[in-house]
Amino acid sequence: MNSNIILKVEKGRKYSEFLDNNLKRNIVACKQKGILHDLLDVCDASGDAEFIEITSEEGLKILRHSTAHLLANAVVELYPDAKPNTSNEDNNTFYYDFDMNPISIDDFPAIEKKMEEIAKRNEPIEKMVLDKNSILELFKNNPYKTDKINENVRENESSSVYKEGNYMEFCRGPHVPSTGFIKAFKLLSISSTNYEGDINKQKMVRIYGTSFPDKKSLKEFLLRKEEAMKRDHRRIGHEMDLFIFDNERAPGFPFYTPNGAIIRNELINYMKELNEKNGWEDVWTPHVYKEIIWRESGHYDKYKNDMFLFQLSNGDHYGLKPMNCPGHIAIFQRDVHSYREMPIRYSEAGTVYRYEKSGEMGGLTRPRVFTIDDGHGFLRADQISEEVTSLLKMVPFIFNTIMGDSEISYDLSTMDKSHPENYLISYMCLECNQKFEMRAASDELKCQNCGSTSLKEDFSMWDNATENLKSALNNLGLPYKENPGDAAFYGPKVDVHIRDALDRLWQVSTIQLDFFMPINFDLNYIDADGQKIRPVIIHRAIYGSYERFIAILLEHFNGKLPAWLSPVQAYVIPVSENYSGYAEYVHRELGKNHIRSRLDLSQNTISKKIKLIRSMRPSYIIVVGENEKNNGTISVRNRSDRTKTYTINDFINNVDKEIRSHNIKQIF
RNA sequence: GCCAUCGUAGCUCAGUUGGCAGAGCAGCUGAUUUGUAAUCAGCAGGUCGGGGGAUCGAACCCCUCCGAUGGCUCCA
Repeated sequence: MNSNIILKVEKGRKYSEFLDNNLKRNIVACKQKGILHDLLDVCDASGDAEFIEITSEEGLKILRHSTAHLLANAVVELYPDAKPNTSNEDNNTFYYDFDMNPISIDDFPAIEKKMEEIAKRNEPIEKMVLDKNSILELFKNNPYKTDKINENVRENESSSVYKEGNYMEFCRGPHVPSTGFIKAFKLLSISSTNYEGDINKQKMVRIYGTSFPDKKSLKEFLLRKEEAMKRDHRRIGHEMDLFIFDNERAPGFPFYTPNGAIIRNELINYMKELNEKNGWEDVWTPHVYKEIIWRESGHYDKYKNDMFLFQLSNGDHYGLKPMNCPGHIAIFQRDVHSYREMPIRYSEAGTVYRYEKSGEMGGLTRPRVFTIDDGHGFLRADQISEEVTSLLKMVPFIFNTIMGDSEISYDLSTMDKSHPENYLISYMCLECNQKFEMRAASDELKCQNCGSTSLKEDFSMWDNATENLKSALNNLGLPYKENPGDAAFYGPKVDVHIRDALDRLWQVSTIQLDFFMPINFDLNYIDADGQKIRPVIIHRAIYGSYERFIAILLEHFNGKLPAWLSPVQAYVIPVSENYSGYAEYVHRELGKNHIRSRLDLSQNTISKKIKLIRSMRPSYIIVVGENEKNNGTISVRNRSDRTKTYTINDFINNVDKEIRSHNIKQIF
């Protein structure tokens, strides 16, 4: 997708001077030494420069950024009281926030028309470099812009302002050279937000839109969006009768119907198989615990408002588990462990309950109860690398098997050392030399032994854990992105994302190192010298949650799951009642051979039966009538609506192979 | 939790300025005996999300609670 062009540029000349007319049409900016420039900027050094094509990833981002400005330009022309705040672009779309009276999508045509008009004028988008005071003067009527200017520009420094006709924008750029580059855009939706995401601050109108270099790719994008809507797992789940929500009696809690339970169980069984192969032992832990365990683990402190906590009539406090680790830890604690037993790995399809706020729920992707393919490994420090490597090998194996060759990306989430208060870390007291662990804001920090406030942070555990994750990723040759500040409060982690058929990224697996839960629960094992040593805990989930993963699969496959996961693998329908007997025989034969079969003995015509059955997305629809009965065959219709005749045995053998090999391809 | 939109039969949805609650599909009964995306007819199905209010009169207007959707915030 990166079609950018490298050209030699000379210091003192404008970037645009190096482009011929042909190139000028498709080049929107220039990058030199990693810094993006407008085409009208003057080069400050001779050498190679990368000219950004409008169709490249960076080019599209610039186009969308400029389209957001075009939107703001149109909005202030139509609504002079509107005060633009900021824009952002991501994932094919952009948005712009305005302080203005609420509008609705009915107002979009007028705004789009105005944008169209400004685009047609082909206004140059000019950069002006001004000193801070002049910029503040320009935006004195817009408090959001003045905030931004004060945040980003130091006294006596200058910064850039872009001029587009009468419209001015405080912005770093770069931008497309003129509004004429903006040829295919559409406003998509509207929502409300608060200034700086703070609910106590000014309410804002957020307008979403998208922009493409040409009409054709815009149209394709809109079609894909529509397709994604049709593939919503809630809709498919309803059509295939997989799960329900009883909103009055259990909001946010999915119920699996018989069909849905089949998918869930197949996934659980498959994980069980892989866990066994990789040395993970199955355990089972309770769903309800006394509150004390959540205080020990530290979850209570941080998440008590998001937990289901309750009190019995005798005054005892209990809570539903929001995490499985304390349960696994309790099992680990049942006995003294030798260094020879390590690593000890417990896994469980562990169901957890979290009180998600009402507005945060959504189908199976964000329910209040979900089941994690959870695992906790208790390791010696010298076993970390090997264990992480073993898990990182499971990840592509599983997703490539289930979803076909999939694009998998890895993120390494590390701590942000400038905010130690967000993490549980070690401190050394400079007065009494006591080492202890805590998570606290700097003004609450004091030595647990002597009360001194002269403490030194010790990041060595974090650094060690992070290095282990990095080396495992590097050794397997997996490219990864580092996200400082995204670590869990107890340790760094690797998160895994997969891309689905509609080009969307989903977070699935997570592998987290934890040096602190062992401290909280005072865990240890006995080493060769008879000393007590702290183990390291590794938390892992490969699918993530079954609920979420089922949602991903349904949308990825449009409900047409691989046969091994299909609730209905064969749907048998007789041409008329006269062949019910043969249909029943076929159905029984399939069942005997562990193929999930259904039988339709209704009086509907065969066309109508197929019409109704299709929404169930069975792997195969089997039609039988006179011919089949006479020859002992079946007429099989696959998911691409092609039909083929098989003998019953042939079909069973082929489908059995398809199911057992977890094949994503059908037998024909 | 915040903002916006919404809640009518098992499902998908009509219901005009407030004036007798509708359709299609599914279900049941009967006729039809069907060859690959809807055969015909009949029957049944509802406290219009719950509660309160203004009105002669409310699915429709007002208040409130519950829930859903799209965003925001959050996501161990």
